[in-house]
Amino acid sequence: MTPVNLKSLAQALNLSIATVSRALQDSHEVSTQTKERVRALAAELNYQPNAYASSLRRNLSKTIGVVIPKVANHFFALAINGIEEVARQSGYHVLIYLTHDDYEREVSIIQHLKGGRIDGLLMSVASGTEDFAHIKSLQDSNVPIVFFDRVCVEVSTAKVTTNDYESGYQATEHLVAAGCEQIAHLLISNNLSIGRNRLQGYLDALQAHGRIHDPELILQGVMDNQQNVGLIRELLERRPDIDGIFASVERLAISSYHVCRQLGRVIPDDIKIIGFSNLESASLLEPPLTTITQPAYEIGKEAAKILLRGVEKKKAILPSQSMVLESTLFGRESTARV
Amino acid sequence: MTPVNLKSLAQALNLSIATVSRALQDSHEVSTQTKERVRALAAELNYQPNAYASSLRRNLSKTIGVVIPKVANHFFALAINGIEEVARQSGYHVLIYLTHDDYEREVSIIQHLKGGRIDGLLMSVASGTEDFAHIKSLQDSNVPIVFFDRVCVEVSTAKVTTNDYESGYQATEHLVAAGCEQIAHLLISNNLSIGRNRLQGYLDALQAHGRIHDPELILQGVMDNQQNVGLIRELLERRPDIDGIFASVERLAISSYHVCRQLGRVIPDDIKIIGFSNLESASLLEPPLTTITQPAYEIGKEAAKILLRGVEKKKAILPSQSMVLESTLFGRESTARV
DNA sequence: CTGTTAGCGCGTTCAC
DNA sequence: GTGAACGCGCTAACAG
Repeated sequence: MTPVNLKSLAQALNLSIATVSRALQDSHEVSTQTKERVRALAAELNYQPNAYASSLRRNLSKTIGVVIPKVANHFFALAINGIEEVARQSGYHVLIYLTHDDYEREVSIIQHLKGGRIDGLLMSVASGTEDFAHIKSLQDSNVPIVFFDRVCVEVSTAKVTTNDYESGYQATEHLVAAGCEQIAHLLISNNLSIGRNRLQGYLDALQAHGRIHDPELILQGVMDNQQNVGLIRELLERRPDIDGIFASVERLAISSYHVCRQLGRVIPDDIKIIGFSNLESASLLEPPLTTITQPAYEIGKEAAKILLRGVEKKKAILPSQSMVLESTLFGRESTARV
Repeated sequence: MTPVNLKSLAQALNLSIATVSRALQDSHEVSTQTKERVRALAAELNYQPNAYASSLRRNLSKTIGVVIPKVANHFFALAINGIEEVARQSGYHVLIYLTHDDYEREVSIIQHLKGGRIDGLLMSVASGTEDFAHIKSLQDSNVPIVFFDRVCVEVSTAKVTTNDYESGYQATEHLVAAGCEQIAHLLISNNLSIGRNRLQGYLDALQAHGRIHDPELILQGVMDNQQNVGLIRELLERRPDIDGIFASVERLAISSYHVCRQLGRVIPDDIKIIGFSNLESASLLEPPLTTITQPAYEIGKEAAKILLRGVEKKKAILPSQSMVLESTLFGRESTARV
């Protein structure tokens, strides 16, 4: 089977490669008539330009990368939908990479991305990442980056986040208002910006309501969820006075719910739980889990838009283009924009 | 800033481009000494080969495509994890495309993929797809394809599925054994192989237990979930004798749960629900939702393995390489391999 | 062991 | 309006 490329098209039409190329790009300097001829044959033979040859020549790949911890998490799943949507509309392709929250893997991925494979990168950093040289180095090789959700404050570029501090504050206030005396806070990693902000909201809300800060009530989870269940269980057994839990991530909220059931603690009479989550089924739980829900799909879309704008203009993306979207609190009796 | 490519490396080292290229590929025909020199400089300058130039030359992109309906569904999210894992281990990149179950979009995506961008494709067809010319045409341009979950029987290649018929049968038997008299079946599209197989399992199980087939009990859902809720509600109101629901997909199971609550039907006393789902939180519902869970992560891994094996060997992938994995039934009191 | 040469398919000069 | 020629960065065949 003969390959269908510019050369073969040109031969079949008795034209030069250059003319065919121009015709397909709708160049002004080619007669309408030949344009038609070329297009007709191209359509008939199902011609598709070789993406790599084109990328090589134009030094532009029409591809963006997405680096996230994992996708088996409703937030990222929804975000990808938004990203793909925007990318597709602009004719971009989407490469996906998972770090599994592993620093080494993140570095290796970023390293590979320096081969000109992508025109821009959307990223949510791994929870273990503390050194950002690899990210800066990618940026230095002219690959624009936009962070979303788990941002990296040390790198100067646009970031799309939610109002983590405010929602952490409000989540805590929600529990205080519901009468909780001892509110535990569960987070996954405290070198993650989102974790820090939510924690700070928690701390400030407690202080604002005259509670003294009890470090024992703050539990940092680990990667393995089975272990987290154990840790939460220990905490609740050691401190039976805990009557409120604010979970900073979905998994910990679900695990808390689970542990409370195991221990026979009645929700919400004995203990109240509120957690960040994008799980639709959370509202089906009985009692429903009170959640802080991030607009994941919109975050993906906005991040992609900012990135593509920067890519097309070939201009550096500035921190001033950052966006903060609002989370929503879905409670048993209330739904509120945070 | 001077570009760091083979040429610049060669100049700096007083070597030819070819030698540098060979050295970096650890070719046998280059002295250990020069290899060292080359590698040292490459590492220092952070050289990364241009992926597109390489792909163009070798006619090989080290990239696979994944085309799925959407990712905001636990099954596909988990499958992607498996795919990415296998791909990464073999040095492959993963391009992702979402069809949103839209035929036109699927055709357009497949069309674009013919530009040599990918070495192979993993695919779960859109529920609206009835014509497979676009898929066959891609296959004709030498792009190996492996289907997973939502396969396309008309195309000759390997398929990775779960035992849909058997689990549909068992799910139905589960409800029969639990004493249900009128069992409704909810499915999303009956031109999808998985839907058909699950439905057939349902029908055969009913027949085996001497039940007469009542077409009114079979409800075909639509794309919009809000509408599905309405449809399910109507069905349950029209047929209050329904005391069992077997939902073929996650969303319909969740929606059923929702509607039953709205209508004040008590689960599982009045009505029992069983559904295909990969939602971990399903077990937290009270009462827990009985689910048939597909090994999504493994399906992704196996499909990717078969595809990459074919890609590396540059040989056509045969239907005989297909795999059928087993789903698991998670019930209130039992957990069983189907 | 190393260098020279010739493309991969495409887009862009520069001629005519 | 069209064609010839060059080069993007890299790999592979052929010399020496």
